[in-house]
Amino acid sequence: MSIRLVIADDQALVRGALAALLGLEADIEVVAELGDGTGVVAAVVEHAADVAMLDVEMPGLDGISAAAAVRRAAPSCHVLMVTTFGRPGYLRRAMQAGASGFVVKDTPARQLAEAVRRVHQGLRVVDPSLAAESLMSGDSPLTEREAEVLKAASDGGTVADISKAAMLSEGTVRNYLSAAMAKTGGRTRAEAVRLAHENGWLL
Amino acid sequence: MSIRLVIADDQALVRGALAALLGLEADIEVVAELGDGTGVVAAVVEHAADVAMLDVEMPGLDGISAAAAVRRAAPSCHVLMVTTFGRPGYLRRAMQAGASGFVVKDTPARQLAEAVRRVHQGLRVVDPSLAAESLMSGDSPLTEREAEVLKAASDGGTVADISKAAMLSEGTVRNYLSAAMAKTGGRTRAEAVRLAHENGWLL
DNA sequence: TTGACCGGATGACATTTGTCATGCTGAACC
DNA sequence: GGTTCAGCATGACAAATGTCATCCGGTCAA
Repeated sequence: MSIRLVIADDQALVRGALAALLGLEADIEVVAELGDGTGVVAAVVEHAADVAMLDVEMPGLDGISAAAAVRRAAPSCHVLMVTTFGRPGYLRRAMQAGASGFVVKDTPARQLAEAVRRVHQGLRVVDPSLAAESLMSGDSPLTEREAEVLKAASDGGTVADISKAAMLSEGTVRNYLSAAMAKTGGRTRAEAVRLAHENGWLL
Repeated sequence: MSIRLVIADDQALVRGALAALLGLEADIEVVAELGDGTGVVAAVVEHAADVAMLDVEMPGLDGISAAAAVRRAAPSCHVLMVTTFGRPGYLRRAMQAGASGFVVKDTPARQLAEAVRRVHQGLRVVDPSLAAESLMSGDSPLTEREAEVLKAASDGGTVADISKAAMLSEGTVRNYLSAAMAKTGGRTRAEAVRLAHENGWLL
């Protein structure tokens, strides 16, 4: 009885490579490939998938939200997150969302297949290089509003734009940005955005 | 006589997928795979490569600089640029650096092989979806110094930091940033950085 | 109950940033 | 030659940003 696998990744080439590599394994069967997060739950249900392999960064529904949705809709399907960059914060968030495993994309093919098998068995799989970093950086120090405002600032808009979008006074927005800057260690809002993003505190 | 191909891409999975897909073609032989741009010229010379397939965004030496270096050191080797995102500005810059072709990564495998063949024959290959955009956005409107200062600002430092790094007065730095904001259409320096980056005007 | 504490929210104030007018150099073009 | 224009460079000034003290409502422990 082979493992029924659903793969979602927005880069077609990577998706194809993953499907091809894992499809070669005798005990793994790729039953669906998706280019974004929106159809993941439907595909998992339709194909009675055992494992869903999801990219963190995807258009539509992001991988972490998709992971949570899959766990809710199909508890028997385990989730393995795959990502390009090892943003430490993502790991913890993914685990909290119900993911069983977390690996970076350039893991050797053999180990990827092994990760799929372990996840299928209900074991947890974490890329060792990420685990150490994750413990270092820990949880996001940002409060909900701080993260929200910082995210709204990430496309470079002015305080006026952000305050309108978030229904807050400009002073409040400045204060949140100030707090976010202090917590990230950045000296400007742009630096704070970059640092928070690198730590996976935004999504 | 098969086409001798060198592949350079920092994402191991993509690199492997490209090598595997193109290696299947009867008339293409992958003679070297690199994870960054620094060793490209040496690899091209050593293996007497006919075509070099380079990612634009790589650690070490970026793809466009690497393309120029290859053309200088081995004029008989044609360069095919491959990129994840279709930043319009990259296309023109790559062509000016001597590249013969430019395609996005999720082009179907069959077309990638065809692109390699065309480039090998000395023909030019441009992803059609990019060509239109490229003509729209045209050349970078930024002057050398403007781009330099904007790039220095891209990690979120203050004007004081930038002025020290660029050996300019703070007023001058502000002026360049102001000009860059006007030319990109951004209302803050952060937005200008983002827009310039999206257009491929920074590298 | 009280007090301590945290997250949310706000306005006043100093600092930084963005805009503008100006001067300078060198290349291109009558 | 002279003139025109683009890019480089700078400082003065107005506008936006970042900092700070403060207040409010809820939660948790003593």
